[in-house]
Amino acid sequence: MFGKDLLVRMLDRRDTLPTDEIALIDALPVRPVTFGPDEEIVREGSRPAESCLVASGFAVRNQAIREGKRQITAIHVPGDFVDLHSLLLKMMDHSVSALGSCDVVFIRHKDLLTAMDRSPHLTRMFWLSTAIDASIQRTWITCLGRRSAKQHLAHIICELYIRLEIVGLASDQSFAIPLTQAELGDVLGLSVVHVNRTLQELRATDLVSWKDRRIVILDFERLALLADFDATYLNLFHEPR
Amino acid sequence: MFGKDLLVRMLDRRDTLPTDEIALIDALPVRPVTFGPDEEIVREGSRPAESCLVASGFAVRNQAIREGKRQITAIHVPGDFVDLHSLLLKMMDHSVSALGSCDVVFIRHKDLLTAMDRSPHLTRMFWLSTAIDASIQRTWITCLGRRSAKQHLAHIICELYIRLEIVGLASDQSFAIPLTQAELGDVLGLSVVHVNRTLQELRATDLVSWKDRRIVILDFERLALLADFDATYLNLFHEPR
DNA sequence: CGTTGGTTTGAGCATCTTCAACACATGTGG
DNA sequence: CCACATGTGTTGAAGATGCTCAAACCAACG
Repeated sequence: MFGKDLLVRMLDRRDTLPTDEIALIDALPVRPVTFGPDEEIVREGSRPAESCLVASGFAVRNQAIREGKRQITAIHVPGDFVDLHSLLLKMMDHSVSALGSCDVVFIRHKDLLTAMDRSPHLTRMFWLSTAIDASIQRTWITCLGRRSAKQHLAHIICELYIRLEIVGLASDQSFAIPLTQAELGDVLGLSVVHVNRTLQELRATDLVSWKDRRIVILDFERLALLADFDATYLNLFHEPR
Repeated sequence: MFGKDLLVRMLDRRDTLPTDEIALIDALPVRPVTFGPDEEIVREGSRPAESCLVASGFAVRNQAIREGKRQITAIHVPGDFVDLHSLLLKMMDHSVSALGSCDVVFIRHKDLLTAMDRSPHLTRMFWLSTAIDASIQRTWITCLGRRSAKQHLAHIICELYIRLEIVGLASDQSFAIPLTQAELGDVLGLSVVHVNRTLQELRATDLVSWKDRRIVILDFERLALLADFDATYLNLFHEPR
């Protein structure tokens, strides 16, 4: 297991993975590590020789800026190949850290390259995983630039629900995520105070409940309508790539 | 030519392209098309069978939202493989349009796949090009979320200068770009009025001049300091990938 | 039982938006 | 050549959105 099953599930949702490619993934040697809340998984400025995959829990990408401020540029759920792009980019321009307790497995670039040499299609599936990340990032840009705080918050809740559902971690309009309001502020580009007030607005209109690190979507349709949420960017189509 | 020379230059800045890979790129059949200002190059919701490369001029990615608002999620300069990711993502969740007059060439996915089958390293170089785009997008997220309008504007000017310099379209702290203040607002997530006032602040402190579609950076060092600009995310390192 | 991390509230202020008008250059048709 | 429309840049004023600071609240935990 070690999260590789979830990776397969995530990719198989988009295109059938032939058994020989699943075998290649299964055969990849892993180095599992557990990180505690807020611990750094990959350091900014480092040059990793391996990429990491989330097995359980959540990881975030941080871009630190002056005066202790930071922006979270991605939230990664189990099955996500967090820093697969370090295979190509070499130098990390941001850090990756755990959100709550997080199990990850590290896979050497060398081994990834060997597996990809055997299968051009597997290469494309890995590339696809980074392309979906990029697609999500474009949507985040639009949320940050042109949507209100309330819409943005609603949008991210819809997105997380769908992404978690794919890997079996969300159902019945509900999922668990250890995200504090301060961290949510770093995702939305807002202050803690404003996150709190925006959250209250969503609660007041009976759209979501958010308690004890568990989010319940009370009315997905209305929430998606408010957020102007369209799941196209998550690429939930199963087709040859 | 047809912009492929610039693509090679852009990639060769990051890793030496062996002559056989350059030959593979040269041999790719192209379909050149010229687009007028604001014309749509790739339509949202379409399923392209080819990807496009900017040969001259500029292209932007648009994400349209309700009530005629839009967000520009990327600015592409000559040599950029704008929608290479459609090779994997299939369905376009955003559109690409010309900024001013723009020459692009379309390259069939089929031909790209054939070329990549011959060279895993070339595949990685194309993948790298999308990974750099993603890296830029992460930085835009941080600019939108955590930097002031003034810093953000300064940041994008620094970025454009460096990216254009790589392909030989900027020198002496100056470059041309046909960007109106309204379009700049769609990049920065600001209203036209505020763009205008922010631009005036930069002019008032003698950091940049912006007239007749030409930007002159009067003091790069001070501008970069203000913007908190660090070029790491542009991956200007030449190394084996 | 006090400490700690997270949430909530109020008040004043800064940033940015909207609306409305004007300035200025370019291009068009009469 | 003038009259007029169009696109872009600029300005002022009022109002909305979101920030900062400061304090209180609350549950979990040693």
